[in-house]
Amino acid sequence: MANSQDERHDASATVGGDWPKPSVAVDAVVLTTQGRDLYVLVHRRQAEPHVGQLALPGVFLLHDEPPEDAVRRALKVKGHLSYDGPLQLVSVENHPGRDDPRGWVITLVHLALMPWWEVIEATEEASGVRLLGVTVPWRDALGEPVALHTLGGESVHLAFDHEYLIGQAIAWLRREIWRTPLPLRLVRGQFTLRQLQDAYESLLGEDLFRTTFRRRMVDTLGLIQPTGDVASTDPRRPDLFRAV
Amino acid sequence: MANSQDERHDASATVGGDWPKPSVAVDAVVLTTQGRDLYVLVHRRQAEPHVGQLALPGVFLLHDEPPEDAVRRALKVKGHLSYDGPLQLVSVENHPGRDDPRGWVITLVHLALMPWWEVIEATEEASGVRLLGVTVPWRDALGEPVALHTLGGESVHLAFDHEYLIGQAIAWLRREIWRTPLPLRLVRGQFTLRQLQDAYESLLGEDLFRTTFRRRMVDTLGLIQPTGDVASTDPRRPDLFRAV
DNA sequence: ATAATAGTGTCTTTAAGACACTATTTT
DNA sequence: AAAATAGTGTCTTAAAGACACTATTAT
Repeated sequence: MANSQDERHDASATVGGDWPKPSVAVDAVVLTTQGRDLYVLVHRRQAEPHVGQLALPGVFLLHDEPPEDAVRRALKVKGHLSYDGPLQLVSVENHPGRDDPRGWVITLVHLALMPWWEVIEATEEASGVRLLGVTVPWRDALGEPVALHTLGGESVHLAFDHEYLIGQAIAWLRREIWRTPLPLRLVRGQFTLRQLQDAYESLLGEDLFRTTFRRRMVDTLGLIQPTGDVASTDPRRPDLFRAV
Repeated sequence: MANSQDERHDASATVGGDWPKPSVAVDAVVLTTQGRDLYVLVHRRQAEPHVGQLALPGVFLLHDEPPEDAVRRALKVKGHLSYDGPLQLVSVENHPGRDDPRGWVITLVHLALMPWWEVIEATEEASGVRLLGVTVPWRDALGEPVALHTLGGESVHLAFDHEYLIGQAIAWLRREIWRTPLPLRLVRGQFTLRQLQDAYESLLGEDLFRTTFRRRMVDTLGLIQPTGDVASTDPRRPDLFRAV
């Protein structure tokens, strides 16, 4: 009887079969930081379900479309920004009852980090796109939902289970933060160590020791190097760094 | 025009829509060790495509079936063993042209580690199930295919891109090996440090320092503790340990 | 002058790398 | 006695944690 199930299953798995298949979606968690604050990009939905609610940019996969292409398409179409940086798959969400009336949906959750000014550009020229402040009400959890608020400070909720998906992305980032150069995407070009440390502290939700952070980034991990210049806008003339 | 694509997309995403969807499959990479050797569980396919070839146990998702349930079903149906231990999602494979004539298939690759004797039981009572020796021809790669051979030593190949999937699973395990208790699944019950170190070395494909390994497992990571007994079958009467 | 903070040096602690020595038991 | 190897102790090195001191500049 084990074999009968085997046969039935494989027999139905032919080209053009009409057996039930899940819809496969991608959602993009685009995080950005400003000082010590963490923000996520959302858009206002213009189609059912959950019309009018805020949600992460996401689309269903088109035929033979690689997931990463779909994520970039979602960012273009729903977030009004073109992103060609790295994308990190952080979670595959399935559990039925994900608050989605469109039936069986599997979501591939992707993470991208962008500098504040690049995201601001997109939100300024498109009305349905905005940033929400992120508060992480846990530490070291494997993935709990986060709390979101407008730039004005009012608490808001997203459609579907998207607050949970953001939690998954942040949990992944906190686990991997010292093994990935991804946070450097938040401070492109030249930057001071303080700016970079603020970005890391925003992602981690905790303070880092200044001297340890410098040693780790420059010596231990070797992710950045001084350019030789100093930031003339700052009274203390701190060293400027760049990636690699 | 961005919005038109948005609308068309969401409009088609209704229950019962007949737009193209991928088939979603799960494949199980079951690894086991014997001494310093690494083995993977495969079965001989009894249905198209690739009838008669060896392949990883895998099935397509049934309606609303969680991926982990599907993996356990694949192991039951194709591997003739019931596994209730942890399953680790290690990779989401998509790229078209995955040597699968059934069209657009996305595979969720899962990893499980089992003690040698438990796998042997399954292979002995089912004719289509067997173990293959694994040789990893790379180090620190993000995922290259592995080389496989029968217990007799002849080189063999698997259907689809399954040698690559095994490489993905091993690459994940090597990255995460000191941050997961998963390798302890290879030596359930009571075991000597040498047995456990052999298991770790099989997975890593490199030698570990005996004293460092003991310190790390017992003190630093605290994954195992001595039972107080010694193995009376071994001349040196080594200490016995158990997990946690 | 004072406050603020960047750069830098150093001491301590933790854990890994490397090695040596002893103990036990089979051959 | 010799071989093999488990248990254990110690020295060194790498990197993090913690702290202190100096330098610079706005106020």
